[in-house]
Amino acid sequence: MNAENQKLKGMLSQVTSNYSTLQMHLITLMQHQKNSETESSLENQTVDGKFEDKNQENRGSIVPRQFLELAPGDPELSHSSSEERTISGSPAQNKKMIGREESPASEDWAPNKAPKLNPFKPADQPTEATMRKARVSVRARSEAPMISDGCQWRKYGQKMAKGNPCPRAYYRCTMAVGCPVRKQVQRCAEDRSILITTYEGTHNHPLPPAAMAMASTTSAAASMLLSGSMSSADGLMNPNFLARTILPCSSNMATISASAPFPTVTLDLTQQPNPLQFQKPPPTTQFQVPFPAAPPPQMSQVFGYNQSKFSGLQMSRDRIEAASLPNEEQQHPSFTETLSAATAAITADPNFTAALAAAITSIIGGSNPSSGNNNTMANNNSTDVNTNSSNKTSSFSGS
DNA sequence: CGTCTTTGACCGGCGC
DNA sequence: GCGCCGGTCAAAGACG
Repeated sequence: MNAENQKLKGMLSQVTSNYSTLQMHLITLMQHQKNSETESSLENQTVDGKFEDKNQENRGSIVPRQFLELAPGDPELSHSSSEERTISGSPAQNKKMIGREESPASEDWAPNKAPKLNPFKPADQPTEATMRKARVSVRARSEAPMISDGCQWRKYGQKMAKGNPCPRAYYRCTMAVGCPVRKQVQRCAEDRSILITTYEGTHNHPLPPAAMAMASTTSAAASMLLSGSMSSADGLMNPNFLARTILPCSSNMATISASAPFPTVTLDLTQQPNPLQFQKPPPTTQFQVPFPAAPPPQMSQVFGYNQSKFSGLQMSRDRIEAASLPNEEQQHPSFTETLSAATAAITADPNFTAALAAAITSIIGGSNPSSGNNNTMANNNSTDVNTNSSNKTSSFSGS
């Protein structure tokens, strides 16, 4: 995993350098354009061609991100790079970001201070509600009344749920005042040895290492889910992603239900491998993920996971099944280890990473570019991003 | 005495 | 409008 992590870091560094080089060329060309005072679409096309050519030649050059934002009023610049637009944030994307009161991947996991700099707007409330309703459910075998996930919880209610003789307990996080995270704990009606824990919301405080596995899992899963529930209805999907969704996989699986009442991701840590479930063709109604052609490279660092044996992901609008976890994880790992492995497996998959990158990028809108990756970026001596982000980032990188 | 759990009441959404 | 249901509140009790 370390080797793979290093490999990924190297790849990321290369991509980042390429990106920086492109930005530098863009700035240079923009200056040339201003000097020549002549603009035409033909010239723009030539500019694009030069990008790719010189990209291979100037791989090591670095352009500070500040340069990228020196021309905010220049429409040519803002429209010439979809990635740049994603990072700096379009108004619509910013609206999504600042509307998140408790988004799964913000603040403590991938801190983004932008919302605090932008007051909430009434129009943001629907998105906020959507984010809050996203849930991540974890099924695990446990005789204990509640699994230990590293957080402190206070029980605030218990109800008898319909169709289940076992009561459902309601907990809220007490690690920080006002933390919006809540969870429900209930035993499975069919198999009472299975404990179903459903998480909702995002912690507004730093998490101890023991809680990172669960936190990152819920973050990644919820983000992935929300990427579909929040996307437009055009039904577009990345063909590469879709093509890989039917590959056979190993053991544990994740199920995503984006249908009513709340979109929920279920991480099932109780099941044995079942390759047959991946042989069915992908459904015609896809789970809609707003993929860009190339996701921002820093997104993989946001989650900081190593490559694993995750090999397939299957999605539909109402149901997504994803296999994960290599077989060696099935001995008797602790719950945290199992969860961490599941998280790593899901998030390490390039397909998932791409989906997640697109999803979170669309959610956070880049109002604060690539929050959560400045640690690794610093390791790569890259300075083109995160000049304004906070320091409490990437704390779960490599965990 | 402070914190936490228990548990009935309350509220809002939803279907009929 | 009514009832059902899920979720939350808050008073009362338990506990250390």
